[in-house]
Amino acid sequence: MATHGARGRSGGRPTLEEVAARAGVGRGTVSRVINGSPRVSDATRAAVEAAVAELGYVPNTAARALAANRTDAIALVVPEPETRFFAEPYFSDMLKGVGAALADTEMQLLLIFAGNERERARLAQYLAAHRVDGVLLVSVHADDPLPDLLAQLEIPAVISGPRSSAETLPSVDSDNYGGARQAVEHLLSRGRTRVAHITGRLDVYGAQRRVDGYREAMSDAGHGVDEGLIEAGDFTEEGGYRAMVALLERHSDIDAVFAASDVTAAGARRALLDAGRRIPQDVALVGYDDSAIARHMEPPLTSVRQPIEEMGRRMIDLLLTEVADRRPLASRGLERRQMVLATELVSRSSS
Amino acid sequence: MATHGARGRSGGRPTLEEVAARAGVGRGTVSRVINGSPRVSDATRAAVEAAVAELGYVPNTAARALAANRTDAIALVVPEPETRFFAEPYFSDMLKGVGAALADTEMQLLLIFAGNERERARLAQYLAAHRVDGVLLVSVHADDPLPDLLAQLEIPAVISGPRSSAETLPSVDSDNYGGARQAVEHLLSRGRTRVAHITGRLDVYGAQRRVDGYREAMSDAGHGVDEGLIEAGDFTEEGGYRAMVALLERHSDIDAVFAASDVTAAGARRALLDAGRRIPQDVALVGYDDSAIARHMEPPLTSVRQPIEEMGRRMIDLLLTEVADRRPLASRGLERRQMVLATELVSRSSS
DNA sequence: ATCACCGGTGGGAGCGCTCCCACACTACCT
DNA sequence: AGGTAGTGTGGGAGCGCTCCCACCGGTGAT
Repeated sequence: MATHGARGRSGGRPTLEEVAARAGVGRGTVSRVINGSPRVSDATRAAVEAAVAELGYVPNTAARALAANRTDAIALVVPEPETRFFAEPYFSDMLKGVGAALADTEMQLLLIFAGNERERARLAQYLAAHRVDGVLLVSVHADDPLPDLLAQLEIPAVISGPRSSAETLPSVDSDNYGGARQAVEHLLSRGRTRVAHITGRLDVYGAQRRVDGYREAMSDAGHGVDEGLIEAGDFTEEGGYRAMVALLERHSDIDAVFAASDVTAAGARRALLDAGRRIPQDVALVGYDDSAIARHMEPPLTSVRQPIEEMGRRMIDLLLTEVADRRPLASRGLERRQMVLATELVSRSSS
Repeated sequence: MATHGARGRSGGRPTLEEVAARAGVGRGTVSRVINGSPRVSDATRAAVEAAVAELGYVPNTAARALAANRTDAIALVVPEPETRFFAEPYFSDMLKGVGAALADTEMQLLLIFAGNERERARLAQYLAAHRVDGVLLVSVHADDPLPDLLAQLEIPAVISGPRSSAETLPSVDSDNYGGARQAVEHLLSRGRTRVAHITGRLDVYGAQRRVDGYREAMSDAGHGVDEGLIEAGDFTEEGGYRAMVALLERHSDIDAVFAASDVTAAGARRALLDAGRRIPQDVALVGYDDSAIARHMEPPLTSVRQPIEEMGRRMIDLLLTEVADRRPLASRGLERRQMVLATELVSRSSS
């Protein structure tokens, strides 16, 4: 495993040609074996595989990419907006799923940041150069031009979190609507009646769906939907704080809060404590994401967990199918290309 | 910016050849312009640049890689041990620095997971195929064979956190020794005298340095070093809990704890509360990393912040120099290739 | 016996670039 | 006048692969 046998001249890595010579076959045959073509006799295949092993042959990706016009690479594009988006477990968990799914393939993963204009211009170049076979899009805003660019360049892409109910790209999402319902129903089942909701950024489709879930859970339970119990947040702690202050001002009888994210819940918590409310005795609190913050909050925060790792895996599956089909847009069967994964309520002492 | 001018036949992307034809020059000249060679007259350069702009030419990376035998890509290898290592802000912050530094270059970033044996084998293949020009190594254990493999393959690499004081690879690290001193001196300056230390995994060099810092800060302050005040942890919450329990058992008069990580501090906190100690009234607590946990802990945790984003940036600088020099190992000047960055104490109410 | 066919194979062409040698053409020295 | 650099340029060779056409020999149908 350490030193290899004979090499080409000058210590370079062995080439297809050398493997062919060693195995006593032609270049084409070795190529067929390497690529798993069925049109090779068993004897020949064995000979070639032996030669490959002896020489420690590893295909040259650049040559392959050039000849075959594919790159065997996909890009994960991180818009990474203003904030340190991916300090969130959301990102790392997804990466874990992506990594796991990718481990089964020959694909490599490129991480591309598209936070500012400069990076976006660079990304556009990348894509124009078709340096990747497919693209994974995470946390894309409704008005982002990226998806259109990808469509135009005919590069397969999968989006996590559709931009709207009319999303045209294949997508993987968790059940925001259902997750919100779970949270609210949980609070109601604990005897709470005045349940408020602090939303996420409403230009994010998933945040809207959570509001929908909140609304319908409330009305289905026979509580009318009091619009005054809904206050817009923006997924930040500061936003959560402000929203909670506003809510308490309007309705001092709130006995439960469903926040659209754990960070938002952290802000709400501060506002509640500042107002002298106890959690959960006076006001129960539920967050969303089940991030590290939730576990370490005082009291530990009940939260809705999304199967993010699973989402990452599914995104890769979808994307690889897409890449294999090479029918980026026109492809039929979009019905099966939008998946929604179930969420799970993690109950802790804040509710 | 939308549609391009004339293209090659069949709608493919324009090639060097086509740009050359358009500009009325030879292939070589276009190549020179693209690569910023000075051996081109101003007039010719302008003509070529115009042609490039008109055609929307973007170099084909695969062809370039094949011809020039370089990839313009570097890999960030994530050992990702047992735990979700990179859910820590450590990882994301570093990534941010890496991304920022990379944005100024043509290099692309590959993310490679090497968590299990299968992934490591795949990584070895990658490296053997020289699919990257350089490697960024984060959180490598002392006995990891990866650095040796890289040295053998003569692939430039930079490591974050040297494996020992005799580290041979270029490295970027924060001042673990100094950071620990800061923490301990801070506690002592607050009038604490019985300062305990819960260590990190002692097979991690940085953890050892923190112990050194603790020891010397204590003895420099005239307190002897009571080995009974040091208890081994492993960077986990559970380890922190156990260590704290052990410490309290030995010394009930402990009035301060310096934990080797925030997560460890979280464990220690639980143990302290379980034992009926108040933070900070009875026992002051200081962590390390200044992660999200620190801010959201109750009470908020004083912690030592490492300039991780900066570290990411420096690692890239170092690596690119290394790659440019193409003198991976033998290169002189290792003195200047190991950098240590200062830490900063973030004081909160836990101390 | 003749022919079409097919599994299996070898190897030419060519992917788009960089490298480098050769060739102007211009100074500038003897 | 002949040499000798030096600057700018064109284009051949070749990087290591995949694609595909040609070919070989063995079957089964005619």
